[in-house]
Amino acid sequence: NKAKKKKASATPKLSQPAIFIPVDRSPEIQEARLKLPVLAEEQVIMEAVRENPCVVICGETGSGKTTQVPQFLYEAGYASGIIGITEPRRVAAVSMSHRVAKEMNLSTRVVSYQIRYEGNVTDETKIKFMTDGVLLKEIQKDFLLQRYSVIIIDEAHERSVYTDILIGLLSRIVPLRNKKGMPMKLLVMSATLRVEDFTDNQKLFRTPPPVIKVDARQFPVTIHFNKRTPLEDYTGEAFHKTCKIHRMLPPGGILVFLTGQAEVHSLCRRLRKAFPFRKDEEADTSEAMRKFKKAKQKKTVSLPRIDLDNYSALPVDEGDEDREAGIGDEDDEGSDLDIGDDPGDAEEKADPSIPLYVLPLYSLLAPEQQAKVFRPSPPGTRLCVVATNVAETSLTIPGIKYVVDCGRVKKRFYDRVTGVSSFKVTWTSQASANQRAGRAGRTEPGHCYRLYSSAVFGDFSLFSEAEITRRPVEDLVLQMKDLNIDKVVNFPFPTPPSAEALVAAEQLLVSLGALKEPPRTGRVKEMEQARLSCPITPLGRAMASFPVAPRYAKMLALGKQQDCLPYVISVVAAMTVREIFVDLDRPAGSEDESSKLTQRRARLTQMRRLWAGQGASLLLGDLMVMLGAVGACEFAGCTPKFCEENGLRYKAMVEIRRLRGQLTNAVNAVCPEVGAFVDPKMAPPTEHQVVCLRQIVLAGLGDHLARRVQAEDILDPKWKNGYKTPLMDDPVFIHPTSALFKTLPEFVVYQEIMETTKMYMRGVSAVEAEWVPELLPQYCHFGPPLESPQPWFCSSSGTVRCHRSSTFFRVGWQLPAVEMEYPDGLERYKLFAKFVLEGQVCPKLKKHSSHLLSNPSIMLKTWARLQPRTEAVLGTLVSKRIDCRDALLSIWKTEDKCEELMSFLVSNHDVFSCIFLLQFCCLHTVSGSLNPCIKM
DNA sequence: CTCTCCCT
Repeated sequence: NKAKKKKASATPKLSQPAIFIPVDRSPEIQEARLKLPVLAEEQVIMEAVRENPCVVICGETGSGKTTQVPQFLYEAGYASGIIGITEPRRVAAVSMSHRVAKEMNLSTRVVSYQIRYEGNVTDETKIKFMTDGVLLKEIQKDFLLQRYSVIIIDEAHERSVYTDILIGLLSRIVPLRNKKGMPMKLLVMSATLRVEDFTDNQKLFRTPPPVIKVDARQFPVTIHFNKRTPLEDYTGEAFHKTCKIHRMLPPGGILVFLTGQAEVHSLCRRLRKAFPFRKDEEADTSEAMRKFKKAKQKKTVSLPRIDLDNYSALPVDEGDEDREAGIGDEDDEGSDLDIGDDPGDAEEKADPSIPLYVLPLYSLLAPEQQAKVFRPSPPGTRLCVVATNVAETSLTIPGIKYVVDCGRVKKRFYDRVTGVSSFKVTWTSQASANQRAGRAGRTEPGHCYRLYSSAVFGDFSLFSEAEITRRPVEDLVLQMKDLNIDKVVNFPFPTPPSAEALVAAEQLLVSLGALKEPPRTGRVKEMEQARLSCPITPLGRAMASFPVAPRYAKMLALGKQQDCLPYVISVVAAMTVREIFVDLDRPAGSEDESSKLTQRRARLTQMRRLWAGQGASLLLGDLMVMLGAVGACEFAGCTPKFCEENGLRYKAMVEIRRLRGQLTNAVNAVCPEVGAFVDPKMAPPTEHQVVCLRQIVLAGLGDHLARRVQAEDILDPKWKNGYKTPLMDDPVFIHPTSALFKTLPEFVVYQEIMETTKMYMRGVSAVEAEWVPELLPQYCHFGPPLESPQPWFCSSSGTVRCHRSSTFFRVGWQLPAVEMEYPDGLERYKLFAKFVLEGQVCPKLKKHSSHLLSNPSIMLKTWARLQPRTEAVLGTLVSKRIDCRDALLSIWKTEDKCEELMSFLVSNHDVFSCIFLLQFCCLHTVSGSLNPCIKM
């Protein structure tokens, strides 16, 4: 066949014998793939791969690179090991593996996939699609990736954090493998030509890898810019533009890009009102079809028939096309066709003669709702999808001919200092806008209407920033430390995160006990270096093996206490999965919908209250609500029906279920003796367990502690019901939907702070003040030991203990005095000496204490006022570092004769001395063992 | 007393 002939005619390099692994493709597949632009570049690509360890391939969607390049490599004999391809999304990994298996006529045992919770990889697997996070985890187990012969990083232009880190790691792994005689190839595939971050980065690749450009098979998309750019009401503008397209232009789906759920729903409502197609939007399709058929019998629907594509080949001067098509905003006055510009007129009036099938699309939308956009729209209607960014990369909608682009995105912002998150709508990038436009040319030539001027477009940044520069990096730093990359600053990031972000990450990990604390003394420069190169601790290794954020990993590490593990796992899983409750706070489209929504809202509020419980369990707050929801949902079998009835997002609950399984395995792997398992009929935690859970949560969220501002301290009314946090000057609040909104506990920990109309804490849980110095000593300052209660000897630990007052770092909140070991220093030796003489350390000595020459409390006198014999006792203890029972015992054990101690005891003719002497005699002559003497 | 893009 053609493909094989083509290969046979090529002349391979003499030095490398050509190896062709035959592939038996069906004629249809063969024909289809020959149309893909990437096939024309097969020789160029394979030659570059032969001669370079790393190669960059640029080709936009439609080039076929994702499906074909792995096949080229397989056929050229590169599957001695596995050919691994990473994707940033699960769906892509799964669907690509199925497609390539089908194209190659091979079983999924050979062309397989692996994503977070599932996979079909076998011993025979030769081509493996996986999500980027999966490969990163594999590097933890085998740094050289010895089972792979090739790694392909796909969609590298998206610059997901895992992709960036993988490229950094592979830039070192590939040369290492080649040095060890186990050659490996790296291919980086990008949809845009912005690859300088990879190619012109000396830290990454010392010799820049070759870049191969591949054309994309796309239909032409004509871009129409607005003359004016509405700064406020871009949804209104989107509405008008969509109406015009629908009224005036030939058939073809419309895809509108907006920024958020609320906007999407509001535009859907307006469009449905303007072009009603059926009354009940919620009705299922079969019913809709029946209604539609009825309607169809009454009147025939006609759409305008102007062929716009006739113009698309011409060089387009802005607005020219629009003028002819009659839909532009850029035309001179009056040249618009018969559509008025007033929002209030015809557009807003219902026009059922040209029905529009309007569908919302966003990530959190239930999958069955999402699926509607892939089905053909009812006959006689035009499809109009109002979407967020999901439609830009994740989901491709068939049959789109018109794209309306508002030019904005909603992005998450993190305040680097305070950690506060917020969502802001900003201009998108040129690359993004072009990607959106491209969605109109998948099946035929299309048009993209940009609701902003070409000048504004020119001011867009060329590309969006790499994600790694826009978010906290503690999870990434922990993963890297686990790979023994201690100096994370020196890592060859394609784009490095800010130094501040790295320092913050390292500090948090030290506070959690995942990294060793850097030395506090030494030269300033060295100390600064040390702060950015703390090595990982054993706890850190365990935490790194848990696939959740470090704060949550700490909770899992503590979870085995008091039989809390199943609860900790459930809470951590629920906190990790976003939005477990459905969003019911959207305005309703009809009265019917409105009453339904009100009903569901009421039900959800009622269930949240039920799940939060009362008394002890209520104090776990929002985390108790999550735990209750997970428990109840699992008890009911995690059915879509139960979720629907109780306001839970089914997809989220399924994710939690899988995550619970994964976390349970991870905990068992680190600590097999706990024998954790997932119990579908998990009983609610006892009151005692709830207290324990709250303490575990506090230990993980220590840097997220907030304290209520007491009524008497409020000077400014803005602080009413407000909480103070260590890092912020302004108050933060408990969200009205929180279980603790009415309780307002004095101390709370929170999952995160989100700034909306106010600074709101999410995922709030109450903690007791006395736990803070106990569980978070790393965040506390301690005062001198209190005189009352007096320091005492703790016979179970064998140490001197005391109470100390404490304050929380930075803010200096007074916390309750806490019991703890007496601080290191001379005072501790004095106290220990006193307790020895009193017979508290070794009770057998007690009967002699009344015969001592001085009262044991004399040991507490200042150094200068001690008598020589007491000074000698103290001096010996200090020189031998004996300030607790264990130290005393080990000295007795190790220093055979204890000459020093003995000599002063004898010379002092003290009764006390005799006792010691007796002890020694007893030790060495009678029993020969230490234990009988000191047993309590 | 409310209102959140996307991904591991």
